[in-house]
Amino acid sequence: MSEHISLAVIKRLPKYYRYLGELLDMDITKISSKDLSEKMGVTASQIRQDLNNFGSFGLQGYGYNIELLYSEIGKILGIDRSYKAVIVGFGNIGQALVNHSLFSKRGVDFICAFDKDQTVVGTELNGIKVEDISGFKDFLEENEIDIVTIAVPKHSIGSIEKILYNSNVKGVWNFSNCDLNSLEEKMHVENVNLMDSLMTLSYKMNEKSILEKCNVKK
Amino acid sequence: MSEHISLAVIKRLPKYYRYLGELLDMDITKISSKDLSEKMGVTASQIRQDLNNFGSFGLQGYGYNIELLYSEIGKILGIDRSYKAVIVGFGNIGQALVNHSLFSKRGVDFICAFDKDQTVVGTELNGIKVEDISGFKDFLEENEIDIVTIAVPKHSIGSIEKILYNSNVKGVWNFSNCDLNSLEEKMHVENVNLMDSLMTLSYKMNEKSILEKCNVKK
DNA sequence: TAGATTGTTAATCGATTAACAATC
DNA sequence: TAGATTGTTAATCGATTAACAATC
Repeated sequence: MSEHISLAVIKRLPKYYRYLGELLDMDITKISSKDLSEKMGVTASQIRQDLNNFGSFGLQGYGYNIELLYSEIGKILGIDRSYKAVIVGFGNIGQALVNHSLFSKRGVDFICAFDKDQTVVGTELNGIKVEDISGFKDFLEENEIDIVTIAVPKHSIGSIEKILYNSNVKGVWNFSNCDLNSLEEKMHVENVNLMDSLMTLSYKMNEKSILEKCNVKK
Repeated sequence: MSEHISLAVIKRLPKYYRYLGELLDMDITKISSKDLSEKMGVTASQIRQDLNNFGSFGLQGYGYNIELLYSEIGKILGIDRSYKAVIVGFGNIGQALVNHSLFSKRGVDFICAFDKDQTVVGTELNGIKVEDISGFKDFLEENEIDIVTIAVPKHSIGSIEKILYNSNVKGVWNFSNCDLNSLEEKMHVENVNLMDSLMTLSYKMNEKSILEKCNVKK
C-alpha cells in the first residue's frame, strides 16, 4: 500500500470515474483493463498500476465489475462526502459556477458568495446570496467552511490570501490568474488558470514554427 | 535543440511568463535562476533546463534580463499572434468567457457564438452575436477559424465533435465534461474539465482518511 | 482443465536534480 | 582578475511499460 500517491495518478482518477460512469449508463457490467485502456487511450498496465494503489478491485480471468469499481473510485475521490463552499468574487466566472448545477451533485454546496462591488452585494442568484467582502473574515470564523472558491481579479488576491491563511479552510479552488504559494503549505489548493490553459493551447498550435525559429538562432 | 518539447515543460511556460510579468511591473530589470526559483517554488536547475529547450536567453555571471526573457517566452507562447475564435454553447461558462476581456489581450478574438437554445439565439453580448447551431458547419467552411471553444453539455458533444473532425480548425478549447479522443489526432485539444478539477481537490482533502481505509482492506 | 486477466515485480524510459566547466 | 551565474552534461529519481506468476 502506497504511503503517498503521485499527483499524476490522482489526476487520472476522475477520468476513470467518468469513463466508468459512461459504461454504466450503457448497461455494461464488466470490462478488462485492456478494453478500458483502448477506450481511454492509455495503457492497460497503467490502469492496473493506478488502481492497485488503492486496493484490488478486479478478478483474475474476469476483469473489473464496473458498478463496483465505479463506486470504489467514487469513495476514493470523496464524492460521497459533502462540502460547505463559498465563492469569493461574483463576476462572470463566479456566477457561472453558481449556476452550474453539476457541482452540487458531487456534494459541493455553495452557501453564499462575497464581492466588493456594491451593485451585486445583496442580490441573489440561484438561491445564493451575495455578501459584502468586508464580512468575509468574520464569516469564516463563525462558519466551518470546507472549500473557498476564488474568482477575483489579480489586484484583489492579496487580502483574500491573508484572510485564508489565518482560517481553517481545508481546500481552495483557485480560478484567479495568480498562484497562492503561501496557502499551499497550509491547505489544499487546486488551480484552474484559464489564461495559462489558453497559452498552452496557443503554444501547441504554433509549436512547429516556433521550434524552427529557435533552431535558426542556435 | 530539442525536436519535441515535453508537455510538462510547455505547461510551465505560462507560469514563467506570469512571474516575469509581475517582476516587470515592479520595475525589476534582472533576475537569476536561483532568485526566480525561490519566488516560484521550483528548482533553479529546472528553470535553466526549461529555457534552454528554446535558446540561450541568459548571460553568465549576470542572470536573465527580465524584459528580454519576458518577450522571448511571449513569442514562444505565440501571444504575438492573433486567433479567430468562436464559442459553441452559450451557457454560463460560454458567456463568462466572452465577458472576460483578458483573452483578447492575448490575441484571441471571439467572432461569434453558437447555441441551439432559441431564447439566446439572435441576442448579443459584448458585441458577440449568438447564431443558431444549425449554421455551425457551414460557418466553419466559409470562415477560417483558428480556435473553437466548446462549452456545451455532455449530450450535445457528439454532433459538435463530428463537425469539428471534418473542419480545418487548428485548436479546440474544451470545457465540456468529455474527452475528445477522435479530435486529438487531427488538431490540438486543450481540456479544462472543471468536474475533474473539483474531484481532484476533493481527493486531496480526504487523502489521509482514504489511504487509511485502503490500508485496512489490504 | 484451459483460457483469460488480474496483481505485482522487474525493466525501461523520461524528467528532475546536481555538478561543473564555460564565460560574462 | 575574482565572483557570479549561466548552459550543459552526468547522476538520480520517479513514472510508465513490459512481463509473468497467481488465480479465477
